[in-house]
Amino acid sequence: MEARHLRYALALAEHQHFGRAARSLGIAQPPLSTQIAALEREIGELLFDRTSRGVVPTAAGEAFLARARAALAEMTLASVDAGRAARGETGRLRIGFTGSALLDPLPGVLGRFRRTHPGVRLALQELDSATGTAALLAGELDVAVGRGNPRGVGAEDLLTVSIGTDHLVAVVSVAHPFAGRSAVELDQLAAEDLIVSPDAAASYLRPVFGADRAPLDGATLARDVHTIAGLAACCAGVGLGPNRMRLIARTDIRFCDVEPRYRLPDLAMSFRAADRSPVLAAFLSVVRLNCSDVGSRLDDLLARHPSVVADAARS
Amino acid sequence: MEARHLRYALALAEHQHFGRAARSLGIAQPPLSTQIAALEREIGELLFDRTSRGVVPTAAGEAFLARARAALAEMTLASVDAGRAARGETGRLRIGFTGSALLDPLPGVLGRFRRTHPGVRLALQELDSATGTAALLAGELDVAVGRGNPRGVGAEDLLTVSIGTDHLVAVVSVAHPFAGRSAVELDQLAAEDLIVSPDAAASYLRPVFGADRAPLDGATLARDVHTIAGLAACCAGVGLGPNRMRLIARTDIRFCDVEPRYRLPDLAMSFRAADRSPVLAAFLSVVRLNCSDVGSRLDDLLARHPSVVADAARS
DNA sequence: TCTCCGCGATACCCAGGACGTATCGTGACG
DNA sequence: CGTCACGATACGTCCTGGGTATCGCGGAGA
Repeated sequence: MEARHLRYALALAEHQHFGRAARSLGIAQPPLSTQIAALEREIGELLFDRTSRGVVPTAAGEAFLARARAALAEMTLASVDAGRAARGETGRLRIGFTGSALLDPLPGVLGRFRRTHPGVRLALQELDSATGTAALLAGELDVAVGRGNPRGVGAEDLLTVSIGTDHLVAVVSVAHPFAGRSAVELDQLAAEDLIVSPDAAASYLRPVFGADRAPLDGATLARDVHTIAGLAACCAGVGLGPNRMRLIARTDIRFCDVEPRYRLPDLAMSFRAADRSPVLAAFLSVVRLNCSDVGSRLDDLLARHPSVVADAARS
Repeated sequence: MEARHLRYALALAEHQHFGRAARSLGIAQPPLSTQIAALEREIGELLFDRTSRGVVPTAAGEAFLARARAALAEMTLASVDAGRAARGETGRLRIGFTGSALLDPLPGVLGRFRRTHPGVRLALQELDSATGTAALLAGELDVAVGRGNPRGVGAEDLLTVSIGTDHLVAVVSVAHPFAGRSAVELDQLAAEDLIVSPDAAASYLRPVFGADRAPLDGATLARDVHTIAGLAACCAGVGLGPNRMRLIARTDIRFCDVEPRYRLPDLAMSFRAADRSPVLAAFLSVVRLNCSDVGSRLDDLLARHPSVVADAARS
C-alpha cells in the first residue's frame, strides 16, 4: 500500500464520483478506477459501493478512510517536525550551570530562548564547574556553565566561550564595620572570617592571598552565592564572590570592592565540539545575541546551521 | 512523499547502514541511496549523517522517523480496521425494542452479540412498536423489535422476522381470587378491572373482547410489563400480557392462562431492507443462531455477507 | 418497452521512474 | 601509503502508473 492509494481513496470519498475525484487529483478516471480496485484487492474488502450515479463508502471504507486521513496527517507532520527539529525548534536541552550564572547571563538568555523556542524542553541543573564538565563529557549534559575553562582529560573535546567577566567583591552585613565603605583592602580581609564557595576556595581564589593559606583554609564554605550573602547577613563573616553577586537585592547586606581589583576566571559556557544538535546551535545563537562578549568563535560554529541562526535572529 | 520513502528511512535508521538496510528491503544499495536523497530533497533537510562507517539519523531524522512509524502504523491499522468493519466487528448498532422483548429473546441475543462483537457500540432504547417503526424508517434506528409486523407508509422498505410467539396470560396479586388457578375464562376477565399496555389496548387486544369495549376502555394503562405486574401486585386489577411475562420473578404475583387461548402478534425484529451494514448482518446472524423460529428468510439476506456469517458462527 | 445518457470498468499503449549492475570518490585503518 | 569499506554516481532496463478509446450496465424519460 502506498500513500497514493490513501490520497486517491480520500478524494473519491470526498467527491463520491470517480470522474470528479480523478479530475481533482489531476489524473484521468480509468487510472483512478484501477488504483482503487488494486487497493481493495490488497485490503481484501470492498471500500466503496458503486451505484449507477456515483459511489459511496462501505462500512469498511469509512473505517479505512478515518485511518487514511490520520496516516496522511502523520506524513505531513513528519515533514513539518523534521523542519522544526532541524531549526532547533523542538527537542531537549540539558544545561548544567554554576549558581552565580543565574544572577546575570542565564535569566536573559534562558528567558529569550524559552520565548523563541517554546517547543524545546529545558532540563536545568545547578552544578559546580568540575561536575558540569564531567557530566558534559559523559553525555549527560548538552551545555555546562562554569567558572573558568574546563580542564582535565577530555576537555579538548569541548568548546568554550566566555559569557561574562567578574572581579572579586566582598559582601557584609549592614552591621559590619565595612558596610558603607565602597572598597576594602585585601590585607584587611585576611584578618576576617571569610565565606567563600568550595570552588573558589579550592582553586581560583588561592592566588589572591599568596602564601598565606590561613584565611581560605579556615573559611566558611557555601556553594551558592545566595547562601554566601545570607551567611554574611548573619554576621558569619565577610563573603567573597563575583561582582555579579551585587544583583542580590537584600537590604541587610552591603557590597564593597576589593582593592587591588582581582579579576576572577570568566563565566564560561561549554559544549561538546562534536555536538551537531540544532537545538544546541539555536541556543548558542541566542547566547550570541544576548551576550556581547562571546567573541567571533561562535560565528564559525553556527555557520554549520544557517537555518537555525536565521530562525533565532528572526524572533 | 510515498509510503516507500518512510519504509526505506525506517530500515536505514534501524540498520544504520545503506547496504544492510537495502538487503533487508530486498533491493540493492544504490536505489536506496537515491530514494533517501530524494526524500531529503523533498523534506528540505538532511535526515541522516553519513560517516565513513555507516549512517546515523540527525535530529531532523529522529523527528521524522517518529512520525513515519506512526504513519505506517496508521496504514496497517487502516487495513485491519477495514477488515473488522467489513466483518461487522466494529461500528454502532441502534436498537429500539418493546419492553417484553427484554424478558426473553434480547438478553440471550444481546449477551451473545456483546461477547462475540465487543467492538460494536450498542445503543439501546425502549420504544413502543409504532415509534420504533417510525424511527427505523427515519434512519434513527438500525433494528426495531416490536409486536406484530410494521404497518403504515414505508413499511414495505423494511424486512421483518419473527423472534418469538406469545399467547395472552393474566397476572394477579397472590391475594386475588384468581391466584392459584392455572387458567381463567375470558368472560370472567370482562368483569374485572384490567391492566394492559397502551399498545395492546389500542390494537391487538381489541378482538379479544369482541363488541364489548368497556373492559379495555376502562382499563388501567401501563407501558411496561413490569409495571403491569407491579400494579397487579398492588391489587389494582388483573394484568393482561404476553406469556413471556411469566419470567418476571415476583413472589407477590401469580399467573393464569386465559381460556380460550388467544395468540398475540409475534415479537418481530425489523430492519431496513436496503441496509447493507455488516454490523447489522453480524447482529442478524447472531439472532439466527439464538432464535430457532426466525425462518430461512435471514439466510438469504446473510448470503450478502459471507465473511460476517462465518465470523459470527466461529464465536 | 425502447432509447438515451451517464457512470464505472476494461483494453491497450506509452512514458517516467524505480531498480539493478558497474564504477567512482573518500574517509578509516593497518 | 596502500587497502578496504561505505556511500554516491552513471546508465541501462523493466515495471507500472497514467492516458486514450471503448465497453457494459443501470436508470430515466419518451
